[in-house]
Amino acid sequence: MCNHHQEIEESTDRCCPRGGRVRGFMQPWLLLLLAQRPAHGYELMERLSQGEATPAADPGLLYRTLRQFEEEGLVRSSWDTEGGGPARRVYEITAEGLDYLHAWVVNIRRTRERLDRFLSEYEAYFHSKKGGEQDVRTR
Amino acid sequence: MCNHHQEIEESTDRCCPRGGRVRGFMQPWLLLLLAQRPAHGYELMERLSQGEATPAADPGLLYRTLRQFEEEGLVRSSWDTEGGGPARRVYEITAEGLDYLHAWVVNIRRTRERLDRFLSEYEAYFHSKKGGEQDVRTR
DNA sequence: GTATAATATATGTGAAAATCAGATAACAGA
DNA sequence: TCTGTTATCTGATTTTCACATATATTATAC
Repeated sequence: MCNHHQEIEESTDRCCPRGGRVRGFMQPWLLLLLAQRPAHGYELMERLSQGEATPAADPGLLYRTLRQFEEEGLVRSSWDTEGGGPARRVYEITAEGLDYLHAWVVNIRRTRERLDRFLSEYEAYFHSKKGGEQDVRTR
Repeated sequence: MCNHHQEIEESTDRCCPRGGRVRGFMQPWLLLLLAQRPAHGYELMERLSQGEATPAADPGLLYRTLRQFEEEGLVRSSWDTEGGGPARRVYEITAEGLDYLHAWVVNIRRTRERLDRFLSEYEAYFHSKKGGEQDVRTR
């Protein structure tokens, strides 16, 4: 069972990126998971949601993303009618998709560096000046 | 001189998040910069773009974001007509804005953990299986 | 003096990305 | 037969962002 549309327990109070998801991050995950082994959408959804990697991906976005990848030649698909349950569309990554994934990782590393730079700057300010005593008039 | 609209030399080939910017990341930066000291939009733009923190922020987005912050009570502004050049709207962060920033940082730390998890998974796969020899038929 | 560059703020628009909500269908077991 | 699980997909709306452009003021270069 893959409980999407579940309630978000850590509502983050009211702040920041909606739902606590990392934005624009489903795409590289999908390519990586498919690089590991071919899979169908539903399985990808479960693998994405497990381990707290991403909090319950939206199926609509996931399936649309896979179709889009196929249009772009990053993955290719075939129907699997064997086994119980409804037919499933099994995706596998292409050579082009692998290239794309590798290029993406370069970007993600750069992104992490920027995150670190932000957090350093934040800590430098709020830890050196204990509590940040720059005068903020609460008036 | 603050050369926005500059050409992006590292075009990342054709891949990934548009323009190489980190998505949804201007907002916490603005709050942090304003926590350090009050400033007007143009100055914030320069501080954002320097040090490669963010590659040349879009002024449109920046000014809109500041106005939105003001609506939400995260910052407050006043006009500064002193000194040369056109009048500038000087923003300072509010107590609520500081709270918001701190909450945001919690999220950003979580985001970084997720990035790391992704990169670990990627490296685990592509470094153990040298070159990832999972059979990808190039056909 | 006037044209140009730099400073500074702002809006209008459109594409892409993401959310929310539901429709559809096959099969399994009670 | 009715419900639950597996599985895929679409439609509507909202949000986000990038790009282009408009505007005004002052400084300086010619």
